[in-house]
Amino acid sequence: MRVLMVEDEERLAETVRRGLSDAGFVVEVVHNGEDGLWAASEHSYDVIVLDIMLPRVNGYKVLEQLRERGVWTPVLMLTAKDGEYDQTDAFDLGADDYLTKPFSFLVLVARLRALIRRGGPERPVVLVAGDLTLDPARRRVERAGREVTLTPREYGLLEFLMRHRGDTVSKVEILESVWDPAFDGDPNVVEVYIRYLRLKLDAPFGRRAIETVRGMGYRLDPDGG
Amino acid sequence: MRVLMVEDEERLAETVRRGLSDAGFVVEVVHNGEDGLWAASEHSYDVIVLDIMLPRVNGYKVLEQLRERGVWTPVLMLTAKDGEYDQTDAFDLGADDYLTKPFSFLVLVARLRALIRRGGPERPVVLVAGDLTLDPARRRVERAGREVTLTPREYGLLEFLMRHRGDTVSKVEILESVWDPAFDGDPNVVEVYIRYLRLKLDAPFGRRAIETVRGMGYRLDPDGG
DNA sequence: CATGTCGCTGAGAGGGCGCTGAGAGCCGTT
DNA sequence: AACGGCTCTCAGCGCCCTCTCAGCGACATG
Repeated sequence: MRVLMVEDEERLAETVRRGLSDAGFVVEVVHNGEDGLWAASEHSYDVIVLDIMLPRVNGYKVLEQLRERGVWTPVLMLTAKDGEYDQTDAFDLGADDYLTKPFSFLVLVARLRALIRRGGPERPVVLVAGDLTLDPARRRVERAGREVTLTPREYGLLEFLMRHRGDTVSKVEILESVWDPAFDGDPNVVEVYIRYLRLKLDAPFGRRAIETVRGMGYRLDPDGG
Repeated sequence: MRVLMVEDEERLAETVRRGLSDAGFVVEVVHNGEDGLWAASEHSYDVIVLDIMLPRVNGYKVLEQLRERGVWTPVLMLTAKDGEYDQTDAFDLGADDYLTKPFSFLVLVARLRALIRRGGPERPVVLVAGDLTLDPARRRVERAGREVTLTPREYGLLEFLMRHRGDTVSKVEILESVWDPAFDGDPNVVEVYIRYLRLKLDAPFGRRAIETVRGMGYRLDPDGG
């Protein structure tokens, strides 16, 4: 069982890491939200232990970003008793369980096992918009039954649009979710990648799935064009 | 915090009522849609828990009626897992959140708190005026079920009018809110854009939603013309 | 009916936004 | 070292949106 632990307090992290290893888990530890986000997006874990108070990107944001990106790994949050965020917030954000610091190590292991057994929150199996389908698990995109090959960036953009299909999303929103929360380049990249998607998705099929909402952003047609 | 619960299963209703009371809510329970509609219209609540399957008037209709009457209290819907209405429907109808039965009581409390915190009565999910609807999140405008495409300026103007529907708003007020507080051009722009809206919203449908109040300003008919 | 005011309308200039093609930088592969 | 794929930048272009303006019509006064 693979566990990702996102925790900035080095001593605590090391103690827990050892304990979990002894309990049979394969543990990876990162020390800030940014690394946590990256690791959780890039690799596959059975469960994530996420501290709320983190440098750079806080646990709050990490979880939000993960769900946005379609990462449905169960998350157990660590909250400080007197912290600015309380238990309610952890659940609000879609955390699957939480523990208040200081916590018993035995309880942590028990909760992790429970989370793994129970599985993640209900995740959408495939995203659909008209004759356009995207399977996050297999990372496959099809239009009208024919597979379309996308680069990672193109895929990320399309997945984001499909998770918000029908909504108008601004270029800045897209940049923050598909590129990087700290991206500060030219929003024109989005236009360029929208074009790439259109060339691959729309042009060969004579239909337009991605609409431009001038002055606002883009919108994926729920009916697939 | 005042909660109205519309739920016909007596035992479930009683259990939840007790729990919410313990959690510090003031709870009122009614057992059918008709009573729910009446209570929600007559009294003021911070949030409404609304079952979909109800005797007499179903939750579906109750919500529709409430929004029609201008009651924008946040609503959390309870849906049966295998019911004829699914999650999509709940959101489509303007529900602010939903839970599938059976649900965790802790999650219910968390969601209610989240709703109360984030959604005030002044921020409806969808703006409605007769057969005219505007969805700020999706940036979508419909009249009589048909989508109408608006430019950013037109959209901003219509949103302002809809948020003040029934009120007469002066051109200066409009300029300050929709254009720029420091705008110093000719108020005639407003007339021009009112015209654009009428061409797109009224002309094709043979009805007049936006009235001119000579010497005063404009007024959006609450009944949509 | 005459007059002035207010709102409506059609046309048009200007600018901003999004689209596009080309290419540079980077990385992994051969 | 050479190549190809991916990402991102850049600058030019075209169109749509925005706003102005002037003439006209409608409505409230005397």
